[in-house]
Amino acid sequence: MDVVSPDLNSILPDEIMDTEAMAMEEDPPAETPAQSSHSAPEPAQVPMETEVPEIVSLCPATTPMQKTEALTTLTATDSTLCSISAGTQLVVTSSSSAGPKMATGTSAVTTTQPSSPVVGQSIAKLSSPFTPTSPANHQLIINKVAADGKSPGTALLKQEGQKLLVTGLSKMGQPIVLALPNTWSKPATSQGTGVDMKPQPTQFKVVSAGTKPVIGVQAVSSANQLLGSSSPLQAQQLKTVQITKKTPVSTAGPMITKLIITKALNNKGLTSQATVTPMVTGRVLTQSTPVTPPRTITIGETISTMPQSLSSSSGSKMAISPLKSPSKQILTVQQTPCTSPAKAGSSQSTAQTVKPVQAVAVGGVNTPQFKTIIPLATPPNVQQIQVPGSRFHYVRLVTATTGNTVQAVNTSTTTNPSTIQPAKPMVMNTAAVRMSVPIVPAQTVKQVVPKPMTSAAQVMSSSQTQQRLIMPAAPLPQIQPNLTNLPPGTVLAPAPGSGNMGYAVLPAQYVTQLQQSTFVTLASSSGFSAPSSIQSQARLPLNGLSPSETTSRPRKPCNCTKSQCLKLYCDCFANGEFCNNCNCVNCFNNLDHEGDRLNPVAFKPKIGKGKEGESERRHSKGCNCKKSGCLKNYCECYEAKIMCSSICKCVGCKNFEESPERKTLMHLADAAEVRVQQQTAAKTKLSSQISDLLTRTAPAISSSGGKLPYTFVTKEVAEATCDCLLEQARKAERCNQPQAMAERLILEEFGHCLRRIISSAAKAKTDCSINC
DNA sequence: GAGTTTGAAACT
DNA sequence: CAGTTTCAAACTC
Repeated sequence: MDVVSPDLNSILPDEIMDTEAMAMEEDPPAETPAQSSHSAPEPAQVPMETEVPEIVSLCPATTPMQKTEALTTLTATDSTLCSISAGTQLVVTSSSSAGPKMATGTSAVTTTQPSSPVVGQSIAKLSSPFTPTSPANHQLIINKVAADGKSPGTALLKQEGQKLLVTGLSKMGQPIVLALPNTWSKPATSQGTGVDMKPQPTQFKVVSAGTKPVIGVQAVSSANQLLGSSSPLQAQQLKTVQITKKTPVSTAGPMITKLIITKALNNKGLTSQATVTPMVTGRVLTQSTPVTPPRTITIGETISTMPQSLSSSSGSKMAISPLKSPSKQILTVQQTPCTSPAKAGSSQSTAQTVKPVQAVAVGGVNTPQFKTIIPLATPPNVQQIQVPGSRFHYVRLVTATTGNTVQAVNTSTTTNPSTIQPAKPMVMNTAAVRMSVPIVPAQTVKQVVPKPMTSAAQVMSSSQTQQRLIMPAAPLPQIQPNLTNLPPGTVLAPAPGSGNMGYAVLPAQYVTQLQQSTFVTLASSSGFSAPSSIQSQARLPLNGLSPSETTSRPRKPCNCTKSQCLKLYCDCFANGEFCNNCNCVNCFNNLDHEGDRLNPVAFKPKIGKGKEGESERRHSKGCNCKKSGCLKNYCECYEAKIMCSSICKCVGCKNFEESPERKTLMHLADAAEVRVQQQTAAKTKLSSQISDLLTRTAPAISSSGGKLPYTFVTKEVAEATCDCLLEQARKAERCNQPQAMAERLILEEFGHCLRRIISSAAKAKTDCSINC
């Protein structure tokens, strides 16, 4: 059985099979890895984009439904093909067999050419039957396959922005983070690293050759579908630009990291303009020391799709978004330091621990630059996977056991157990994450038995106890919905005979909670360095909304009664989410009725990119308000915090740039927000002060300081003191003492009581010091 | 919380 | 495409 039948190419959606772009752009032979300037044909008109600002996307400037293929290394003997979202399939292949040509103990790094052994192997692997014993070099392929409905399983995939976040492990346990921009479509200008940024549908492959510490990231033109073909020629057909990095250093073993991008992504939906120039491509942002080298290679370009001076001074309606500029695409790859590709072949690299690093890529031409911070500090046991079209982040919970020779979670070689690191995240974030997903309390995960897999189903050969991301090993329509529509908190139990591994698929919102609480119990390895990683990730600006805007607005539960939550009336359904903790009646928006949830149109984002000359964000259809003046949440434009555009059919619209009403509302809203922030800050400060006070006043007994514990003034002590004082008052009264004398007696008694309290405290302190 | 208003979605 | 109905959220009281 083949991993993917060759005919899958024929059913690839346009977003993937952007043959137009591909035709325009002849695949450069691998001999020109660093080739950069391929102008992709740019659509005259930009289609409405997905939900706005996508931070990171694999596919450049593609339409919201950009198809992305990611190939990452995984576990040895793992072969998995998994359809992740509409038209997206994850193909995970990996084998423990070392690449024959890469197998030398010392890494000879090779600047891999498309026809080079590495690529050839990769292709061979892909074409090879999808079996656990596949000789493939630890490869994980995320292959996007048809979303046109021809592939039954892919029909479910939501077309809203590609949200693909793939985490994998390099063999060396090095976290590799790939964040490919959504708008990354411009002909890449290879800079230094020689990354070819070609706008085309792509497969991204992160290849780790068997025992060789070679990690390759390849973007393979979808036209050159590797799957189903074993011909080495295809390798040559790849437009490949490779970044071969080798970390000179350690004895642990040579480490070569190659970034191969053979084809840029689909440029559909790209609003590339003549004035737009590619921004940064293949730039190495940071390089660290060889010892702990978090290396960040940013491959990305920020393309200005819109003139920024669109705001008209006239009173006419202008679709100018008052919001922040959407983020631009960024590809960030953490790698081990590499002195130079030329030296790569001779130096050795070590298994390196990548420190949590924030890769900040700032780019942009003609537009305000938008910074995207991609936190890389993910607990080694958590691998994040974001499924395109899905608004959930999925994480793989890995019980990594260092030292094991065969680590399913570790890519690359199995020959050197000592080099195996706990699971490190490799993240491919391909699209915006809708931050409006409800941050619900951690709930008990539901144990379900995964649907039976076909012969192509993944095979986990490891006998270790691991929790791993479940990935269909074949384009299994019946499994795909599970991946794309799994409700939050779903845990897929291992199938019978698959060992004692568990499969956990969790929305990202649970990750933080897991990190803070239960996750600790799930993770066996140390290295919880950055609980903020995922949180930070969640802070990535999405949909044009600031992190605070997105995170602070969890989705409200719906109250649908008649629509069965299967129509766009249902906000949950409209956002591609399962109903969770809703008040709906007769809800079908759940896993049990996933078949009924098929409604590709439903998931078409309402907010997308506008045409040239208009705001970058606008309603795809325009509103039709008549009475609200588009200044209430009835208006979808206003609700989305965007201004009405020319396509709106609203009457009496006041939601435009120069509208005084809108300005007033915005001003009020800002003022309210400021108040909220101030209140929050005040509360925080007060809480901090209280905490500090308690800390300082609490158990001073054990301390060497002279403070006495306030806890000595217990209720009983206070009552006794009061009794004493009252008694003095009564005594003065009985003796007909004047009030002044009575007060004096009371005060003296109070002083006496106080001295006794202090004395008792001091005595207790002394006793404690002696006894302790 | 009930009732009203509103506009998108669905339907014809 | 236009008009109508249905629906659920937003809003008001």
